[in-house]
Amino acid sequence: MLLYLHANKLTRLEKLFSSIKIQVNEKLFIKDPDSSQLGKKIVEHSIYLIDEIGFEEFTFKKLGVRIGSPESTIYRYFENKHMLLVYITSWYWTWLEYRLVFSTNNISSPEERLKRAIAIVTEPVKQDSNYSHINEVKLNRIIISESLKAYFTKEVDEANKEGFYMVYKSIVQRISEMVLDISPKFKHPHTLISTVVEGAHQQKYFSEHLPSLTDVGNNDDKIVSFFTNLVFSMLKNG
Amino acid sequence: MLLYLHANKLTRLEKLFSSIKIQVNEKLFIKDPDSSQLGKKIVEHSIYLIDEIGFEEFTFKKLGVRIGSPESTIYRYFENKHMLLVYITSWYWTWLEYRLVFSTNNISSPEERLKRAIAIVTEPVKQDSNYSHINEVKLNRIIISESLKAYFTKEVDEANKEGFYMVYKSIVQRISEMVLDISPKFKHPHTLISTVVEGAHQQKYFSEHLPSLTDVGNNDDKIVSFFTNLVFSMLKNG
Amino acid sequence: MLLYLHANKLTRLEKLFSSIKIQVNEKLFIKDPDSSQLGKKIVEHSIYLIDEIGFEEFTFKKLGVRIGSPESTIYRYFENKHMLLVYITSWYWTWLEYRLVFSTNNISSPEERLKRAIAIVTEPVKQDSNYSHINEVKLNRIIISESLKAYFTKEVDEANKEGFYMVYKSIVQRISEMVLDISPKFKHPHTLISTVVEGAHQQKYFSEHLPSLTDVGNNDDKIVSFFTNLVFSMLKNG
Amino acid sequence: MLLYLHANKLTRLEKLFSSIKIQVNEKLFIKDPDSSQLGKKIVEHSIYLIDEIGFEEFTFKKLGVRIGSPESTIYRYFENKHMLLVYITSWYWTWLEYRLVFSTNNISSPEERLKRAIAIVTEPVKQDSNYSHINEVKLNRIIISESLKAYFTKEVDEANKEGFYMVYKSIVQRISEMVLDISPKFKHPHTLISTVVEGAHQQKYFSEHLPSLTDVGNNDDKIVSFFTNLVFSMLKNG
DNA sequence: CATGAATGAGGCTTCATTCAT
DNA sequence: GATGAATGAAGCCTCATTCAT
Repeated sequence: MLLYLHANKLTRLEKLFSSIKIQVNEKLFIKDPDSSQLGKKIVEHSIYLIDEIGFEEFTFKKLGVRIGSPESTIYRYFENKHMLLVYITSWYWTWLEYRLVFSTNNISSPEERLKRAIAIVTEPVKQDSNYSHINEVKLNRIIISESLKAYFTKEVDEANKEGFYMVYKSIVQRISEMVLDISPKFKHPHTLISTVVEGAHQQKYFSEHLPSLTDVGNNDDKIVSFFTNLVFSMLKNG
Repeated sequence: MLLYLHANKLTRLEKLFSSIKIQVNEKLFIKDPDSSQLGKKIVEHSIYLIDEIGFEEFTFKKLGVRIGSPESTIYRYFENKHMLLVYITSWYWTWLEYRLVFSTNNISSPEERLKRAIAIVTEPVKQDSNYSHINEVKLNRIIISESLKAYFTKEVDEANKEGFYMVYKSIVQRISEMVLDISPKFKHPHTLISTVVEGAHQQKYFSEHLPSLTDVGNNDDKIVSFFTNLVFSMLKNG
Repeated sequence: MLLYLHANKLTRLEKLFSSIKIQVNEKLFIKDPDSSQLGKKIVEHSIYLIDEIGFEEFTFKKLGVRIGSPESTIYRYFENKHMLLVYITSWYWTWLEYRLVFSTNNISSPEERLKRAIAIVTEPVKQDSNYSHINEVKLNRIIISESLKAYFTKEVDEANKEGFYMVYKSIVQRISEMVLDISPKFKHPHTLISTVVEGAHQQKYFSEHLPSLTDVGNNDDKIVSFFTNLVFSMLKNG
Repeated sequence: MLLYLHANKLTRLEKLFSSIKIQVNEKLFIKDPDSSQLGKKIVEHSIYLIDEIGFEEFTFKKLGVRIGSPESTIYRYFENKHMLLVYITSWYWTWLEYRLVFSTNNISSPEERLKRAIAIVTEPVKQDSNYSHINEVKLNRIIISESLKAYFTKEVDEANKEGFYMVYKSIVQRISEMVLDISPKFKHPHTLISTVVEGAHQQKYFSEHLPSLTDVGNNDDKIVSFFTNLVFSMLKNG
C-alpha cells in the first residue's frame, strides 16, 4: 500500500498512474469485483444506488434489479451489503492516498507540501477518468454521509475493520508527518488532521443540507482555505 | 425553544433549572413520553438498547421485549423508530443547550464565556441526576455514533428534520455569537463552531475505537484544551 | 406430568380423562397452540402435511398455504419447524403416557399389567375422539419415521431436548418398573423396554415399506404378540 | 452382491479379502468415486462432514470448501447429496456383509455361527485399515443417526431404494437363515434379526445421548451380550 | 476431467404495522 | 389507554443446479 516515489521517476509514473489498479484488501470480497465485467457493474451501480436511496434502504435485491442479475450473483462477490460498503469505502481512501502521494511527492517546500495535502483531502472530488466504472463524485457523497457510521455494525468483524481503516490511518499518518516536518514539537498532529479530514466532509454536507451550520455557501474553495488556515494557525500557536 | 436568560435572574433560574422539564418539539411524538411512567420507560430503555445493539439492529419488537410491553404500545408514543431517535437526539441537544445557557449566562468576560461554551460542547458528558430516566452518558454515545446520519432517512420528513435541527442550530448560533463578540470580523464562526462540536465527538469516538487517528489517549481534558486552543488560534489569525 | 391414580377413582377418572388437556412443556412453543382456533389449525394441518411430504420437505410456507395464513402467523406460535416437530412429538408421548397410566392403573396382576403396558406401546394407534384436531394415526406415522432423528438438529438446544425426552423417559421408566415388579433381579429393564418401544415402531414401518425385513405381514397383532413374547422370554431367561 | 463362500476356499479368500474392493451398486453414483483420488477424497470427507454437522446441514458446497473443489466437481460423482448418503450407507452394509460372511463361514456349530453373526452386527465398529479413505467408526455413527430416515426422501427413487436395501436385506436374510438352522420352526426370524440390528444401533446411540433409556453404560460388550441373550431366549421359548 | 461463473427458486425469519378488544 | 392477534411484505441468504470453458 505504501508508495515510494522519486522525483526523477515522475514521467514514467504518470503513465503508470493512468493504468494503475486500485488494490483493495482481499478480505473485503469473496471474488474480486475488478476481475470481471459483472463485478465492475456491481460496484458501479452500487455507488449509484446507495447515493440515491441511502445505505439503509439499499439491498442486494434492488441492486440486482438494477443490473439485471439475481441477488445470488452479487453474493458471489460480496458476503453482504456491509462488506460491499467497506469495499467501496476502502477503494475511495486508497484512491485518495494515491492522489495524495502523487500530488505531494516531488514538492520540496514543507509548507507547500502540506498545503497540497490539505487541498487533496478537503477540495471537492472530481470524476477520475482512469476508473470509468467508479463515479468518484457520488462515491465521495456516500463516504460523507455513510462512512464512519457503517463500520459499527456487528456484521463487519474486527479483523475487517482493521483492514479497512488501514488506508484511512495511512493518510492521516502521512499528513501528520508533514505537519511534524514543519513543527516537530506540535503535540497533536493526528487529532488535527483527522479533524480536518472529517470536518471538510461535514462542511460539504452542511452546505448542502443545513446551511445555517456553515458560512461557506456553495463555495467549496472556502472549505479548502478555511481548513488550510486552521492548520497553519494551529502550527503557529500550538 | 430559544431561551433568553439574563444575569440578574440567575438565582431564580437555578431553582427552576433543577426542576425543569426538557421540552422537546411536539411534532416528534404522538403521545408525550414524559406524560406517563410507560412513556419514560420506553425512552429510558430505548437509550440502553440502542447503545447496546446499534440503531440499525434496534426494533420496537426488541424494545417491547425489554420493557415487557408489546410493540403496539410503543407505537402509541412514537410513529416509528426513526422518530424515537429524533426525539432522544433532540432531548440531548435541548438538555445541552440548557446547560450551555446556564453555564455562560452570568459571565461578563467574552473570552471566559466562550471558553465555558467550548467546554460544555467538548467535555465528557456526566449523568445528570435531574433526569433519572435518562442516562446521559449512554445517550451521548448514541449521539456520537448515530447522530447526523440518522436524519437522512426518508422516514423523517423535511418538516421534522427542520424541527429537530433547530436546537442544534441554536447551539451553534449561540456560540458563534460569542465568537463574534470577541472577533466581530471573523468570517466563519458557524463553520468553526460546527467543526468543533462535531470534531470533539469524533475525537472521543476515535480515542475509543481508532486510537491511531488521535493523540488524546484516554484523556478527555486534552480534547477540551485542543479545541479551545483551536478556536482561539483561529480568532487570533483569522 | 406424573399421574398418581388410584383404583377407586376410576369412574371419576374416566370422566376426567375425556376432557383432559394434554399439557405439553411450555418451552416448546411461543404461544400455546391449544389457546386459539388458529393454533389448533396449525397443529392439525402440520400433522397432515408432515405425514404427506416428510419433515425435510415441510416448511411453514407450505403449511401457511394449507391453512390460508401467512408464514409469519405460524412463527407467533412456534420458533421454527423443529420446535413444532418437538411439540407434536411431545404431545404424542404425553398422550401415550396418559393412556398407559389409565390402562394399567387398576390391574393387580403384575404380569397382566406388563402385558397391557406392552400392548399400549406396540399396538396400532387409533384415532382418539377426545382430541379432534389431532389425527393420532398420522401422528404415529410421523413419530415412526421422523422421531428420534429429529432431535439431533442443532436448532433444538440441549434444554429443549431434555424437556422433550422427559416424557419418553417417563414411559420407559414406568414400564421398566413393571418389569422389575415381576423380576426384581432383571439387569436391563430400560434397554429391554426401549428396544421394544422402538422395535415395534420399526416393524410397523418395515411391514409397510420393506416387508422382507419382517415376518408380520399386515397383521399388527403379530407385532404385539412378538414383543410380548420377547419380553416374557427375556424375563424367564434373563 | 450375494457371496457364496465355502470353507475350503478360506485361505484364498483371506488373501482376496485384504485387497478386496467393496463393490457398491453402480446406480448409486455417476462416476465411481473409487476410480480417482478426487473421488476417494469426496467420500472420505463427506463422512467426516456429515458426522460433524449432520446430514440435513450437509451440502455439496460445504463439502467442496473442505476438499478445495467446487460443487460442480462433486456433481460429476453423485447426482445429489441423498445419493451420496445412499452410497456411503451401502458401502457400510456391504462392508459389514463381507465381515459377516468371513467371520461365520467356516464355523460348523450353528449356535457358534449365530453368536458370531450377532456379534458382528452389534459390537462396536473399529477402523478397518484396508480402506484407508473410509473412517468406519464415523461412518457407523452416521448410519446410527441418519440411517433409515434418509431413504424416505423423494429424491431417492423407488428403484434406488430397492438397490440400496438389497444389502441390508441380504444381511438380515443370512442371519435369519442361521436362526432357522437352529430352530427351523421359529416363526419370526426376520423380525427378530432386524429388531436386533436396529436395536443395537439405538442402544449405542442412547448410551451416548440418553443414558436413562438404557442400562448399558459405556460398556459396549453389554450390548452384544444383551442381544445375544435376547435371540437365544426367543429361540428357546419361541 | 475439472472447474469457475452464473442463476432461479425458495427457505427462514423479522419488520413494521393495523385492527379489534 | 394498553394490549394481543394477525398479517403482508421484504430482507437476507443458501441451495441445487446448469452451462461454458
